[in-house]
Amino acid sequence: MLELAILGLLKERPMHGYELRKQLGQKLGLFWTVSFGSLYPTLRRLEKRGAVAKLTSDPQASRRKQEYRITEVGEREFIELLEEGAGGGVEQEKFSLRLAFFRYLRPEIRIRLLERRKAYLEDKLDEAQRSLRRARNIRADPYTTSLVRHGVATTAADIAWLEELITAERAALAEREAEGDPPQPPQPAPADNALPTELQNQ
Amino acid sequence: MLELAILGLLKERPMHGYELRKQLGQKLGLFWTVSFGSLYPTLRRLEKRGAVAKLTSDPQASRRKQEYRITEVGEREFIELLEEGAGGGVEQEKFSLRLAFFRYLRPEIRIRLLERRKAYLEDKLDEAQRSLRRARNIRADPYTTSLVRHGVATTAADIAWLEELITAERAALAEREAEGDPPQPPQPAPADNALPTELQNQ
DNA sequence: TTCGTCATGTAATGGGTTACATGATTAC
DNA sequence: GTAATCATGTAACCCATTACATGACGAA
Repeated sequence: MLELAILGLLKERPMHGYELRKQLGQKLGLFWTVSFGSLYPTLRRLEKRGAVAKLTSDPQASRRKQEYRITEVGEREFIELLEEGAGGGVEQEKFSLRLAFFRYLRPEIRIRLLERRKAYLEDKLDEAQRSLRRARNIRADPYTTSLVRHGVATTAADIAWLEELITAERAALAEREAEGDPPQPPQPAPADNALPTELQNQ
Repeated sequence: MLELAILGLLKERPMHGYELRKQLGQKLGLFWTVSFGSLYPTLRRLEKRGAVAKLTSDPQASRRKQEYRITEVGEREFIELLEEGAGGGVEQEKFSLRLAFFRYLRPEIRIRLLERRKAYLEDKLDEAQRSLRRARNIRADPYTTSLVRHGVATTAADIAWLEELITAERAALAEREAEGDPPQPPQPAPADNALPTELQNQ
């Protein structure tokens, strides 16, 4: 999780730990604030593994500002973590993190991840609705019931949102194929405009 | 977290570990599945602390079906955990868990917790909206932007829901005071009907 | 008699947190 | 010169997980 986030941020440009922490809170759709006690050890672990490397060639200023960059190894690890074989990582936060790096994935993979998340939410929705029917029979706690009811609405909205994303993605894919383009290179450059226009101002 | 859930469930009736696990998934508005590796050690910790106690007076059947009940000490700990001094536990899951045990709290406390959660979400909403304005200036990643936009909508809906709960709670409180009732006993019995009718079928 | 599920547990590990400690740099 | 914030790190802990192991009981 943290590793993926760090690698993804370092992919854009080299940074030092302190800066990474700030970026985590902002760039990736807010939500997250990591503690230093988590950040620095992770950074070191990644370095030892060879996924990131110190930028500073000069060993002068004792300690201050250790800039890191992502390595070749790190790039590969990043993609692996992002694509994540074996259905892991459909939960809210993990999925949001992935979405923040979607531009680095091929459209087919993007669609696969979106569908997987959708399926997961549909399961949850199902369970919630069953729970709601159950609650109607036995006289259940009204607070819990209200919570589940609200949860159903939220989940339904989430699913609708995912469907929009999937539709946009498919449209972009179909368009590209109609133009007879090759199956799309693994990394479509710094992105931004290489993305479905439906997304840009919705 | 787990401790609160266990104590809350044992408050209704004695149970053994395996059963607790199933209840966690159902009674508390779905969401949660604890692993045994977490459940049993927690149960033992609670026992050692005197918050729960084995029900079985007969030490016959070697191991099978260890039923636990909540003790006096446990009851007090439960309320403490639920009210949680010092603004902790406003996050989604913790709040949901609390809500599932709201019936054990005095209306004033309920309102306080609801307001606290609302304030937290308003902060988040604010931050998200600022992030969105920022994204309009710099050309931000469309996926992240879409995520934040969706997050704003979700959070707004959450706040609206909380406001409904607060309104219902205040109405019930005002009604009770108009009838000249005493400030309400700490635990209003097994509840269900002692609750604001606005909640019952919304 | 074998399979499913009920039932309890331990050990290793994961992935983060808080609290603490240190010190450089910048802004007033 | 002093306060804020930039910057890095360690140690102890928390709360959960997975994987593993054991075994009873009921139903086909």
